[in-house]
Amino acid sequence: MVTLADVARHAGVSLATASRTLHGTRKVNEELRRKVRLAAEELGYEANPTAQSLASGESNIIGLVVHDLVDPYFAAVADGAMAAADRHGLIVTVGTTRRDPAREVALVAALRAQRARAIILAGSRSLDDPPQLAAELDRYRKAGGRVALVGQELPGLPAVAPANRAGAAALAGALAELGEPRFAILAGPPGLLTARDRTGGFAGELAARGLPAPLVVHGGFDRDGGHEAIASVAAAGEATCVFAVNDVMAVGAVAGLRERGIRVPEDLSVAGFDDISTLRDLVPALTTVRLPLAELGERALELALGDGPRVEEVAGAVVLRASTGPVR
Amino acid sequence: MVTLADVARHAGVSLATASRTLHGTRKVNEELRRKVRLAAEELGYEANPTAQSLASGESNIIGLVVHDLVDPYFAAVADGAMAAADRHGLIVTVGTTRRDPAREVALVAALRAQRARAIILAGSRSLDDPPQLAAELDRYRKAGGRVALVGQELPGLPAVAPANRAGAAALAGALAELGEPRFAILAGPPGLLTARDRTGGFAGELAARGLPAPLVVHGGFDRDGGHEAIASVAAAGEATCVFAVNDVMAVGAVAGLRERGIRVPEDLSVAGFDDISTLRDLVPALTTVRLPLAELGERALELALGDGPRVEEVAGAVVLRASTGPVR
DNA sequence: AGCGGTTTGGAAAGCGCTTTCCGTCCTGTG
DNA sequence: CACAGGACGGAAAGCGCTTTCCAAACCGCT
Repeated sequence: MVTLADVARHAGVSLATASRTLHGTRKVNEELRRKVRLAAEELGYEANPTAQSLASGESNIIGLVVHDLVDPYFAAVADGAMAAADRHGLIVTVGTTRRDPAREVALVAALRAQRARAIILAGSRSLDDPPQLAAELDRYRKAGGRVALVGQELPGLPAVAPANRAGAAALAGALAELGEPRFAILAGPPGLLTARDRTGGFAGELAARGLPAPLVVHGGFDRDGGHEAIASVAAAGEATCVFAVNDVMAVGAVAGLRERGIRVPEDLSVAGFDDISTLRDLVPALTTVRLPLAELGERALELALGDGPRVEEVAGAVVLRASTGPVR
Repeated sequence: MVTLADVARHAGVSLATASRTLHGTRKVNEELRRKVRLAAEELGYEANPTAQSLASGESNIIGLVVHDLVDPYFAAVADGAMAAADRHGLIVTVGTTRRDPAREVALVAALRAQRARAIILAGSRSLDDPPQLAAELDRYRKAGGRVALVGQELPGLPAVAPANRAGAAALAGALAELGEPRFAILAGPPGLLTARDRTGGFAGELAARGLPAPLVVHGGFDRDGGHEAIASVAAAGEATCVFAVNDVMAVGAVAGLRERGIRVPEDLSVAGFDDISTLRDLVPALTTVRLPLAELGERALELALGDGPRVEEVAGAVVLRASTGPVR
């Protein structure tokens, strides 16, 4: 392995000059710079980031924490964050919590130990988040780490937050305009903030329009959660339209309905949230609220790198498709 | 930040003893060990991986290189690899090539500079892979790095390779048994080895059975590739059954057929490869060859960590579903 | 010519660990 | 009882960089 010392020797200059040339930290005589660059080139020198990190006290590593990489939502966010990191010459390490809050805390701790330059937390916050998470994040920030959240804000931290309430409300409005009279909501886990906001926004708009309160069924935030929860809705047999708080759940719901011989949208309309692109070829195509997922990731990274606890709100756009069909 | 020196001082022992206690590198008196551990506990010591890596010359970082994290195939493989890495206490950094061979080379180079413990290359190899890739991998291995490939072997390197030929052949056999008379293959990019193997395996089995040679249409390896390529098949109007060399392409094909009013499987059967779980709720459900995706990732990691250029073959299982319907 | 002030190169002190090397002490043996 | 040999603690030498801190050189000025 070629070290900087080799380069310096080869160029006939000091270690300091070599380092300064390669970084532009301080002015270096043009002649010497030329020599250093030539030497580096000839020897095929490549800096050792580990040593750089140790010496300078800061790494070029970004920590990205997601719940589940197989969930296309997180995959898309991660993809965006990685693209942005790439532009900054930063490296991304990904950790998955598998929806275990304790693991999330452990990941943040590990990233702090690693001296990660910044941490992006993309799992959405929950009412029953352990207090250790906030404590651990605090510790990390005190040590100079930067943090940004995706999908849900936390007091005092930068975040890029989709307009969950507004998006869900707009969706409810659009569906009401379509003439749907009775709604149900597959609301996900009771404590999950994103799920709560979407449920609340949707229900709020219905109330504002004087429509009957929706049937709210809780369950998992994933495909199987939607698949299970839809059972209650089907059993009640009241609703004409179901809103699942995310697309993946909506897919599970549609599958559950199909198993019961309930047609979508003829017998029951279904809408989701997120507009996952992998799911766009589903039939019937899902009515949903489009979120610029990759952009969420990108902006979170920029936010983490920048300063100030800014919260950026990202709007969603209602997209009406076949799953909510024409009015009955 | 608490350093090991702090711990040693607090415990009244030397740096060496502290280090040895925490690592079990050498026998240390029980009494001293107790003191060290206590001191570490009291001070809330956490090792600095950067320093460890610099001093020992090896990091706890695994580099995972994929083409596209949003593609559920890669997401699943990545997930498996990360789970396995987690068990080993290793950290995973993910890089996406965006299907650009040059970026792949650059990523490997960056990971070598980072002194990554191992690199897992999950993008499948292509005939037009730049020779620099092999060179760069070689350099990395010479520097003590370990490599494992997923999905496609490369001479001299450990790999976990799905039985693409055998799987595709088995699928062809199953479809032939169903009575399909005329086939087409959405074969992906001409140079991509995985695509070639699957195409070859499928066509080979047809030939072995004395069936007419399939119409082979090349195109992209993703959803849009399948969507475009199916146009030619539809135009020819010959085939009764289309084999797309991966599920994502098959989904694109199904979408393309739907746009043309061609029913699946009534008018044309469609089969894929991989058995992507995110797509399981698609209608009609896709006939495919199931691959244990997460397991591929896990085994690749173990392979990279172990030694010897072993190549592990992973079998696929034909899964007949509605997209190939009953025989016509 | 003499002097403060500014550049700019180099020596060297770390960054926080691991690991070699050395010395001491303890053991068992002839 | 002397001595070879094994255990085990500590000093210290790095790992490959960055970044002070110094010193030399040079500037413009009185």
